[in-house]
Amino acid sequence: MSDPFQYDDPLNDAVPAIVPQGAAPAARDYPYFAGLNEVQREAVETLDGPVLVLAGAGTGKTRVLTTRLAHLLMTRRASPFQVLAVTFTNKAAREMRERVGALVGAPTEGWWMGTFHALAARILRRHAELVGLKGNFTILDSDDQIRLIKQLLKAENIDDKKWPARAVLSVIERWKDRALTPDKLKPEDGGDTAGGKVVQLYRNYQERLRSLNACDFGDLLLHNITLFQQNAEVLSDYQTRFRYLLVDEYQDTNVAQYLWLRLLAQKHKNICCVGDDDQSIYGWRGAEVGNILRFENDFPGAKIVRLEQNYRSTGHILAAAAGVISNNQGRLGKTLWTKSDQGDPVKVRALWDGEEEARWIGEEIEALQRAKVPLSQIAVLVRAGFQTREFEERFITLGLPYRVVGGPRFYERQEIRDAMAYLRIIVQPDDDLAFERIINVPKRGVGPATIQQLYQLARARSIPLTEATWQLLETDELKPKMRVTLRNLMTDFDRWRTLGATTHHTDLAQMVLDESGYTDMWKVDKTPEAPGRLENLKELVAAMGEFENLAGFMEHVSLVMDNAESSGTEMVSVMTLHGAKGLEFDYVFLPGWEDGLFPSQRSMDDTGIAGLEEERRLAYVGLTRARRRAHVSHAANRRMHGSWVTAIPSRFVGELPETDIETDAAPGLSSAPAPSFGGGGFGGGFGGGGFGGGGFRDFKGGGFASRPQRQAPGPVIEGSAFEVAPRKRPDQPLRRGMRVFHQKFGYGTVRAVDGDKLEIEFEQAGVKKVLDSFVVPAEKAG
DNA sequence: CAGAACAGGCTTTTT
DNA sequence: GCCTGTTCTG
Repeated sequence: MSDPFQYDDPLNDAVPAIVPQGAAPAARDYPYFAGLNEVQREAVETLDGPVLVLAGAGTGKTRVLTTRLAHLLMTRRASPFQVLAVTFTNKAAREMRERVGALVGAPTEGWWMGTFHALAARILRRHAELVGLKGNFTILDSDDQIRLIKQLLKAENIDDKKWPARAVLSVIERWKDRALTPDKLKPEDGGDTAGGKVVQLYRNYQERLRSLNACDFGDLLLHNITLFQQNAEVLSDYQTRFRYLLVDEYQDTNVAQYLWLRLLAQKHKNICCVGDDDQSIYGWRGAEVGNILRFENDFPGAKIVRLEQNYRSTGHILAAAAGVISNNQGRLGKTLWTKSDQGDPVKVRALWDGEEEARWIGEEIEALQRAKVPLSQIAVLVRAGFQTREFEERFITLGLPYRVVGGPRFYERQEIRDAMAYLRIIVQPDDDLAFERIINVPKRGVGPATIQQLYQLARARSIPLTEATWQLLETDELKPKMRVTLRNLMTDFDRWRTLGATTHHTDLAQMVLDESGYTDMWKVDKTPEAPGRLENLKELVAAMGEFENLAGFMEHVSLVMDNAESSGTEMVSVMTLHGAKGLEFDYVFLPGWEDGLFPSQRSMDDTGIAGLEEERRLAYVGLTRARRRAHVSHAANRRMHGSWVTAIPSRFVGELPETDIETDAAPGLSSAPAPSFGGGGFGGGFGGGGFGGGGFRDFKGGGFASRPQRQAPGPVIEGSAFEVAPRKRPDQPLRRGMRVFHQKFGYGTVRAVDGDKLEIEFEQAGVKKVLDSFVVPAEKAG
């Protein structure tokens, strides 16, 4: 490991188990069993064989998971390095780490606890060569993915207006979720997306990733599966190692994750999955509720434990949630119960429009505030991100402290991605996407024309962009000014790379940001967000200190790092229902329960009944976040995308059991929910009727970009009127004396040949050094 | 090549 | 109604 950037991740087999020596005490003596109920205890103590813990909302799922893990270690069933504990979010992983660490009283470094992606990456780094990657492969962010797809679309002459890169990427990602590599697909499996060429695009995409020595998130899992399937010894090693597997949020696993788990669990078969089919809300992201529904078939002899005692909510809230969710088919079925009081009924409020709704919620929150309820115990949970705006505006007017949870992740910020791109090129010069990203950031006068030129050469020679740049610098292809600019940049990169061997990576990063002019770019910038960006850059550099090397840090940024948790100030939380999963608040506001908005029209259009049921689970998740009181509201009129829309109350409003709610309508409004027939009590024949209550239907036409669009088959024009496609190396070697044509310099005669470099006397431009890739024999140029 | 002016288009988003 | 991405002009 002489390479300072090499990712270093030793298996910690040498580390002794932390468990106490001597005979294990009797189970009942373990202090962590105190306070577990009978069923929870069963879930913790059933250590061998497959176990499915169906954990309803608020039933102590995390407690069971962490106690079980602690118990495995304390009874010395396994060393910490023989247990694989998987979560979906970094937050969940962190929480588990902290709680288990506290229970067993030991540091948890190096344990196999983490997200699917982080753990898969850890494995993949060690065996990258076996799937055609190098150990220092880059993990792409979504920006890179889109940019790559756009390039591929262009290369295939597909109109990216008609087939947006986003949509193509999403098709590819859904395949990856299902562990479908290109070789498992037939060309027609892509339907008519991207002119029927998606499968080809997928194949190109994967090829390109390999040549970039890069992976996307889906690949981390997929390459693991390939690795295991093609290398029996490697698989066997991990199967032997992981004597116990623990999986959180099993209802959210996709097929690839399921296959990964199944491969790993095969030997010892001690897999414990915890989840709740009623809280599966990520189907649109490839999650398969089927995984949890089929658990008993997949893992024969599985024991099923149902956690049904709810410790969170009041009776009315639980009953309301149960009433809604009971409308779903195909559930495993659980009956939540509680020892707590009935509490307040769920308040259902009808309002005139979104503004009034925000005003009303503001008032309610102020009333709670007067009653000394901490603002941190209040949340507004919306269906879609754009709904937060209304509340922000209102809360600002009221001077009510709030925070919008969720925004862009730390590493998704522009300045972080740019900074990371610089570092990526240092670690991995083959990273064309990173290079392209920062070649003109800060502005160096390198425009699309120059970049195109670099690409042309890189493709013709199958070399990375950095290499192509070096080669072009040897010639007269570039204008002198550009040559100086690029030479400086390239020399800088070489210097930084060399310095990396001797300089601490924190200092190196600071140096790169300063010397590249990147920091100055934001210092000079007068937009209001510039100071914040500089702040973020500082934070980025500061965060590096905790890592052993640059590669380890970069792994952290792309897989783990999330937004800094809010400060300690008391604030109301505003977030999406998706973002609220796993959280709880005393008082929860659920605005916008209108057909078309929630349930979302798009969801129902795209996936029909399944989509509707997922929306219903979302309603269930929302209601069960509340400990003391839940407020549901809906507006009769809502402004969406600029125009006004008449809305009818959500059908979910009607599914709330009457005995558990208290309805209250603003004057002249009714809370009659969306029936199968339109007309919820307020005027207007817009929206609604005829479409089974799709209130917003009229206004959403044409917004189905991700669905295969139907269109008349038309002639496909191959190629383009202009020669933009990369030219191949000349079929016949260019010789001295030959007359040639060059795009920029025109006609000329070859005076000398030096490998791929030519010296040509041009008729107009005089003597220039050019690369053979840029010239064609004159007779073919006509 | 870079800033300004316009047109289109839109859920949810753990990694 | 706002943000993105493209096209026009200096």
